Amino acid sequence: MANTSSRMLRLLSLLQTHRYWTGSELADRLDVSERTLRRDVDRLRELGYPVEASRGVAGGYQLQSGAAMPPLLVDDEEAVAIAVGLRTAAGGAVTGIEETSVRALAKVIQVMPPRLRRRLDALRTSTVPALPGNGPTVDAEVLTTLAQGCRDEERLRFGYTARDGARTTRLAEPFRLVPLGRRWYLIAWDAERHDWRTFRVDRISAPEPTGLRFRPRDLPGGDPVAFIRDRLASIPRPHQITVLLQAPAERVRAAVGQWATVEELDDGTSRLLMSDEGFDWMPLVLASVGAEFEVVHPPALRDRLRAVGELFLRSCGPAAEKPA
Amino acid sequence: MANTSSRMLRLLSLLQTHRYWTGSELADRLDVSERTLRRDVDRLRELGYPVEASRGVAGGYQLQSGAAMPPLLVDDEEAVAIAVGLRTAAGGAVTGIEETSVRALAKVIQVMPPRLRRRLDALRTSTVPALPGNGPTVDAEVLTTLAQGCRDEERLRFGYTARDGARTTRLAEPFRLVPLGRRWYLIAWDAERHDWRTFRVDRISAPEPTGLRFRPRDLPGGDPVAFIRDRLASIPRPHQITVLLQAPAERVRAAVGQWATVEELDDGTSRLLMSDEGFDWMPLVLASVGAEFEVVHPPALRDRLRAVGELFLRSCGPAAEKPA
DNA sequence: AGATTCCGGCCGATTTCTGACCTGAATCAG
DNA sequence: CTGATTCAGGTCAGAAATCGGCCGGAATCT
Repeated sequence: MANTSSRMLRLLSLLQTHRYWTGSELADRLDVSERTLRRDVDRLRELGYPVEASRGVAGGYQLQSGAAMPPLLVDDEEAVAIAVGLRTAAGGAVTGIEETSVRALAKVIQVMPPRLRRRLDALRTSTVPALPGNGPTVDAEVLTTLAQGCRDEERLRFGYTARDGARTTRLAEPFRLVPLGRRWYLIAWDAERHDWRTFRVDRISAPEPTGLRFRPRDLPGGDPVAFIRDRLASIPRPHQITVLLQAPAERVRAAVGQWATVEELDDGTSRLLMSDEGFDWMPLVLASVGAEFEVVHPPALRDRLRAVGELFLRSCGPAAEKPA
Repeated sequence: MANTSSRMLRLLSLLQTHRYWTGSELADRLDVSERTLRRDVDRLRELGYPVEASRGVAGGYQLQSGAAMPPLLVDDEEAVAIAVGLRTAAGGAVTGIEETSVRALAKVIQVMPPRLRRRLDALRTSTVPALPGNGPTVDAEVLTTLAQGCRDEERLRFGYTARDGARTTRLAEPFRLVPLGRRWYLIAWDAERHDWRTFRVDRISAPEPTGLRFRPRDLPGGDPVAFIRDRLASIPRPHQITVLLQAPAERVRAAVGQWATVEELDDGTSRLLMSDEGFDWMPLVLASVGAEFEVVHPPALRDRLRAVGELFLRSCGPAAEKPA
């Protein structure tokens, strides 16, 4: 415990929690002479973590941003917050960083003390409900287990519910986890069927590491995303949402955010394209745009919206009576 | 660079990225003899980071979860992912951990290399739009600056737009950042008005640290949350949403998630209470519950829903024609 | 039985670390 | 301007640690 390495870590930790420390304070905390503290600070600087110092009566040391990320020394609560944040990010709250989030999450979870993992579980409430009623959500625990499997090159056993509802048990060598659209897919080499397969993560249940490690095989084609797209293309697309709106694309985009593509047709009308998963969510979008629209593609959506409209009129009373 | 401390960090880093390493691999990476590696592993164990080793042909070292969080060694992408995750969590995507998230975010941001901060900015798109069109969003940058100010006990200067629209410039000693409802509030001692004030964070603009440190004063009453509630109580509440639904509370709760309180009235009907900020969002909730309802409180909401209903019926064609 | 891999004691040469002491320099208050 | 505060860093000598090499042991899998 009286180690130099541990002292450096403690120093780094102190510098991360509080912005200004005087030399004597730090030396006191670390239980060394001030001279040694100065040397420790120097060491940190040599390691590339710039510790800025200001002199004078209100001076002190302060950790600044450097060229590389320093080791993050977080307390329990912060660790939980980080894990929760990564979990929601992995759920697709922000597009583009899902995969990295899962990787980071796997890393954090693995070294997290059990008691914190329990606290994290307690906050399960919002696994991935970026939007309410938005179809099947992915279980964060499943996701991290799969991610660990990919990273550690460890065979996994898991249950899988096929498209037709048939449940099977798989033994597979996980290769990569790919977020596509609003879904997660696992590419893996099925060790029993001796072939590459893609699995929808929300259909995977109870994945368990077997402890058996494997040497990763080469994925045909090499590109995981292309691989998935390929497989997906061979499956009949259920339906795609297409809606025309009497509003500038700008306004529509502001309402739907990132979850759909919006094209400007001509001044004042725009076309909204979206995967079928946003089905439940369309009432909000259309209501918040508030412009006349026309449902082009899924007739079911038109029926649904009409039903919603009828419900609203029915429930809001016969007619508007404006009070003077 | 040939330091022991740095080597320990690198070892920790290696152990965090990849689950299994053989002793020789690690020794090779760290450029030391295997004997020394064993000693390093021992050192880590002594520091409380349990490195488990398995013997035999497929053996190796592996970092396990211990009693405390080890320093997190993250690469660039992971750092960005963590920051993004914390940002959304701070935005209230998950209730209960907002404050911790901001604290952690401030910590991460501070040590984050500038180039990563830029990448983070590039992902600004989704600052805090947990839900689209959900009222004023909080700027994450403002939030972290304020958090740093509180932590570092540093005076801040910022612009503030009062409720009546008047813009002023403030010089204040930030005391605490409190998430309440779906909003953030800053408690600070206004250095020019010589009194405690609460500021709504979404009305604060361009906060800047002045570099002047202060000794924090005692907040009257002591409890920040109570302090804010107190101040808020003296301000007329705009309106509160109350809706009765012909559906069991269970179902309603599933649709609104955490953003409202739902009470079971009797079997089959429930009451939904929500702050006025969810105004734009009610169409989604009511549509996804799909049950008859009655808007009790804000007449404006009833009008709005009726308008939406009319819009939907108008836009979805005159009447449903079911194809056989 | 043999191969692989972790474990840890022992030793001696080398390096590093530490505290004490001291001179400098920047910064700020009065 | 002066004095107080605080960081900066040189030098020195004794203490402590680090390191690699060597070795016998033990667990694990084929």
